[in-house]
Amino acid sequence: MMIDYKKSLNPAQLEAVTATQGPVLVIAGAGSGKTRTIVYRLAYLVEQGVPPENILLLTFTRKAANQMLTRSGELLNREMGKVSGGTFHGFSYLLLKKFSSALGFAQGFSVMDAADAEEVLRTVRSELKIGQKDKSFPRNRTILSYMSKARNKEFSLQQILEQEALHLTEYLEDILRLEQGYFLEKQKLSLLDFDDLLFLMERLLVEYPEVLEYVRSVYGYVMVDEYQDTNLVQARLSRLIASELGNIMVVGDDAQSIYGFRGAEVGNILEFPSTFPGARIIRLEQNYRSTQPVLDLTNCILSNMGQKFEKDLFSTRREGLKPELVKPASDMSQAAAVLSKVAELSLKYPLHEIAVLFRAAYHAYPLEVELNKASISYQKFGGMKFSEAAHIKDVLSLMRMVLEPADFLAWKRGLSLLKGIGPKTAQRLYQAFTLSGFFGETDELDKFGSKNTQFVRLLELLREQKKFPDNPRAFLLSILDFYRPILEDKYLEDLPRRLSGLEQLEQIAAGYELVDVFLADMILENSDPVGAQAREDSLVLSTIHSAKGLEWSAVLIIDLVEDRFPSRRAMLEPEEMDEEQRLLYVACTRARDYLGLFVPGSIYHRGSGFNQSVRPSPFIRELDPGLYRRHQGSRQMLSDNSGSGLISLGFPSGTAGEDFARSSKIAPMVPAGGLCKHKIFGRGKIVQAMPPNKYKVNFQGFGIKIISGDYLVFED
DNA sequence: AAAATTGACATTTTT
DNA sequence: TGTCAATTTT
Repeated sequence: MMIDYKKSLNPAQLEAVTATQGPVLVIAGAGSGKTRTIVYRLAYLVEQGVPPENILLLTFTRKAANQMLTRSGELLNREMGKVSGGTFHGFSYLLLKKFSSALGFAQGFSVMDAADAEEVLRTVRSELKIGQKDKSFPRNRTILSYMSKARNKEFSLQQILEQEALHLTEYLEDILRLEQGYFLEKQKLSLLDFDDLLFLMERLLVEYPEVLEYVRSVYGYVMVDEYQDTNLVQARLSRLIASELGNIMVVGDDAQSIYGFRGAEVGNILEFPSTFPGARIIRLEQNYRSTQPVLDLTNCILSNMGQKFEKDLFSTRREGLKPELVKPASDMSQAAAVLSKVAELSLKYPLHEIAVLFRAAYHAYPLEVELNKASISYQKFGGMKFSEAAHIKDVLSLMRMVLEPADFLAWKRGLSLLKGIGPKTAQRLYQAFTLSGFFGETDELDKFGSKNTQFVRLLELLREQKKFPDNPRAFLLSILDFYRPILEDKYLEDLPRRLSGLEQLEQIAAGYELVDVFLADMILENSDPVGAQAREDSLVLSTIHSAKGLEWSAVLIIDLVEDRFPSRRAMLEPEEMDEEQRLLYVACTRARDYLGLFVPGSIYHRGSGFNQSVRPSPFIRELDPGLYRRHQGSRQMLSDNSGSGLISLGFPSGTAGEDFARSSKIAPMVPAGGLCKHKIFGRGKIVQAMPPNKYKVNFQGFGIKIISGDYLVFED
């Protein structure tokens, strides 16, 4: 059965789908059916007789790639699994593996994640004795992040430090020595970090013309999604793979470029037409996602920023409510307000159609506390990655010891799990293994084993596993048998959470056929096939970066205040401010029907232990007030300055507060941060007492339903 | 040398 | 809050 493309697509989409020859640039505004276009194009190509394996689809996340392959598979009523795809990093990894010996890796190479890189740098640093006992010497992860930034932007480390961290230039010499040492150490141990994958890939294609020819002959059709977020190497790789005249389509939206911090170059998309002469430019401007009132607001944000490509989004959905502006008194009451809004929305939409978005992962903490209290299930995206949790890394290291026996970091980590083995012994043993061909017998190992039975068991286990490279789940399970007691000993505080993490890992492993593919995916992607199908009954919490490309019926954005959104750092740099604004644009354009903007009046500050009053985000202040409606609050909130009266608190007996209550039944008080100078009547319950003058309280009264968890500080 | 303890500190965003 | 590095103890 042929697909009726004309009927399913608008003219611009149709043009993009059928323009299969030569370079094509698609400027796809938010919600303009970008994914749909790519999906139909994949189907169209296959229908035209292009074998799926000759199509290369480069996307930002594996999740996005899978989604597109599945959907086009449904369209064609056949398996699309053979389309090659993934991230630039993932694709590079596969190709580099294939040619690793040509590149001089006799034993292959291993890929490091951020934590591994820190470990390597830590070793280098202590060997070189740099920055010891100097409290103001930057942390390893800080140094690594600047090193990575330098490589992504293709500047020298010195230039980056001068631009972004002038205060660190006093350590310049030491930092440069560390950079050199890190480089050598990676070489010595055959390790590649994420950035190396891309640069080495480029080297492979440039220095080995036959490889380039091979790649070009295999991938006759190339598509790159989210092109506005590619960096310089990625653009060069695109050109290398497709060649200037090749069949390449890139899709992107310069208004949604939000990875500048990682070296993304909006220039790539702006200059595509000159890099690929004769490129066709197609614009998708009709918005199918949001209602007109939501679109009016996002267009207003758009008009506040310098646009390069002209865009004028219009919606097919005229009806709908204006976005809502909600101003809770504090971040605690914001959490309560979000909860009640979610309760209201959940009458209309399933929970997984509602998303709460934020600038940084930790902004969601107070909300998470409240959600847990109310036992509302949620799923969080962004922030700490699953595969970076210590216990997951432990297990993966044990597995890598078998699959990548030359992987020093895996051995070091794996061996260090055993009692009595630390960094030094681990290194000594690793060397013994290298000499013995990894699993052979040697005197040294036997001698050590006689003192350490745990070690012998591990070795036996690993020797067995070597024979079963094709059952990741079974492999994992037997590793887990060994690891579980160690885990229980090591992390006895939050054991349940970690155990469930391991169960999740087991499910992920079950989805793979080969152990090495499983391991590679775990390092390279936020590969969560389990979490990918958003759980039906869960509210979605996500960083805006992780929300890219997704959409929900209702979107709530929290913490729209200065220093958080935009982040404090960004306020100093005009360029970064632009990126923050695009970030807000991305966030708002995720919404189909309801858009809620939450602007708390104060934020709890860990350092001081107080709530600090904050100004609304400048992006909110410059919005035309006609574009949103103010939330009709149910009366004054407690911590508003206007309240007046006295409060009598119900103290639980036996607490320090009881004494306090006895001595003064009616207390003059200010809520945390000293916002409120007036006295207020009400009823409350102490949740947590921090005598003599600070109490965490649940309030009830005065039209306030509940403000839980607000701090009170009693004046003397 | 390894393990346990203390103290300090810093918080974007991701492959 | 959790993490990292320097410390003391075993």
